[in-house]
Amino acid sequence: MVFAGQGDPQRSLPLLWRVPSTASRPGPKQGLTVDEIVDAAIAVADASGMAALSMRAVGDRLGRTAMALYTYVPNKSDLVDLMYDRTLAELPTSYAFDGGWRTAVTSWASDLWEFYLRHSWVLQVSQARPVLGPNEFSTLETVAGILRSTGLSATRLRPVVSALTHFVRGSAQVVAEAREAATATGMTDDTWWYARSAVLEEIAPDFAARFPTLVWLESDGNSPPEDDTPYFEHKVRTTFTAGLDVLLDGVEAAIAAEAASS
Amino acid sequence: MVFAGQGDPQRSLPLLWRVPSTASRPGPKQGLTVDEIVDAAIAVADASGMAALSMRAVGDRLGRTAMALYTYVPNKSDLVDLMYDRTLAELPTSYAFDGGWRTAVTSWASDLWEFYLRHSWVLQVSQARPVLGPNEFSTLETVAGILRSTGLSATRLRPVVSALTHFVRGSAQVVAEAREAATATGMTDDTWWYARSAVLEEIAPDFAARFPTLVWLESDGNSPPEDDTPYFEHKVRTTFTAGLDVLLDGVEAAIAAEAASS
DNA sequence: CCTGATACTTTATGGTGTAAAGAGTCAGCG
DNA sequence: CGCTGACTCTTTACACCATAAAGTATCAGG
Repeated sequence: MVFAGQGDPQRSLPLLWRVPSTASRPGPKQGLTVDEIVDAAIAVADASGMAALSMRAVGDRLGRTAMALYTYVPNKSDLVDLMYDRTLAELPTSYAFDGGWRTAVTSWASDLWEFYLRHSWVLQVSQARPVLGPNEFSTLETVAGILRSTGLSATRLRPVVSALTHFVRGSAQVVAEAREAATATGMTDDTWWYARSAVLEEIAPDFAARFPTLVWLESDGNSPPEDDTPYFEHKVRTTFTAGLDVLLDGVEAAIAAEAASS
Repeated sequence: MVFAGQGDPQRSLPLLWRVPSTASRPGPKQGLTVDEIVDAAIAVADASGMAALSMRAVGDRLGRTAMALYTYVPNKSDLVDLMYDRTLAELPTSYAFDGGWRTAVTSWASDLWEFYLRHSWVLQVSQARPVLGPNEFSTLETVAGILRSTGLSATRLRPVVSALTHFVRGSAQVVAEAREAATATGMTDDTWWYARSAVLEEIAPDFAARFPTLVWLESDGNSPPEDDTPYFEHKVRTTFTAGLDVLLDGVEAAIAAEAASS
């Protein structure tokens, strides 16, 4: 986990909100811009993951040393903040309501899912002290805006947003980690599982007796992937869509309760 | 994120399942046991977080060098696996059904929540290639067992378990990260937020116009904490309980659909 | 033209996981 | 009994990390 929002707010927040610095300063001209550095850092993280994101790696990509970056950005944590907020700009900020709130939320969730898989390092940025950048607020405003149209009160809406966010994030994280593990170990999930289950059968011959529900759960109703998606990813994807529906049924109930209580 | 399940299954799985190694071997006696090492590692992680967990730190606690541990455990990743599964043993494996499945699931979720906060480093162990230890399976069996009693089919049950797990995990993670950030920076959340919001108002004076839903969401219906829990934690806690109810309403709908379709 | 702030590099510090090599210990065999 | 070789544990070493500190070159304002 990489911590965010650690820096001096007087310095990092203006960076995030791109408040232009007016002062004309002596000394050599800066050869780079903050955005160039942030883009390079995003490129590194996209290509090789958060673990490979080092000041050296970013500097190398720009023909500078690691230390050169410190004249643009206070420290690595603030750089991650900037990467995070810049990347979030990719997400749509409005959704059509033609099909009602439910389809709007579903496509929001699907967009977020794909976003997380496109930039899986984002999942490693801590949420506790959020990056208070403009795009962070924008994305929150977007979901909250859709759901507000259902007539839910603020008290009922907050947990809904929270549940939705955690669910999308958690589901995407599983896939992201699986992919990272696959490239890191050079082993697909299927071969990984195969090697494990063989040893497992040997070591825990009473498995079926000890964990009957798990065996039942696994044995039943698994549809194979239609395209060439790895089996594991396909399973998570299916579970994600179905789980989202369960959650939205819950939201439906909340809306009904709201209507009844007002 | 710390990756799990990376090791050679022939070596790490027997360790996890505590298959006794019978061979009597030459050379000096081992002065430690795997369990002692795992316990020391858990103590380090509990006290100082996953970031502070190093082979040197664990060795120091046992009066050994870092390298000495490698005769017990193949590598750090496998040590984390062992820590993970050993810690999971703390969780209850059965729940009373007196109040029906819903109260059982609620207290399961609450136990899991508290477990995550007690050992927040657990949240940084990757789920993609699960630690295939006995306790990992046990905890899964427990929830799945409760929910199976509702008559849900495997296809409908899988996404429910997934949604519940992700939600508890995600909610707990926010609190855990907040606490870690607080001790790391020596700054409570409240002072952190205060410092930020002051700068934010200055930098983004049009905030209310740009993010009306967020402002509405924040301004409405926040109950203050009764005890001395930090305000931020209290808010997450409240949202967690309410969100769980929304989710369980969704499960209720799934049960009804199951009954209708069979 | 000088002064001093700035951009960038070089070097250094204290940390990480773990490979490799060395020192001491002891079970089993001749 | 004494050797052999496997074993435990330590020491050293390597390649990395973020970043502090110091040095060098550059340029705006006085």
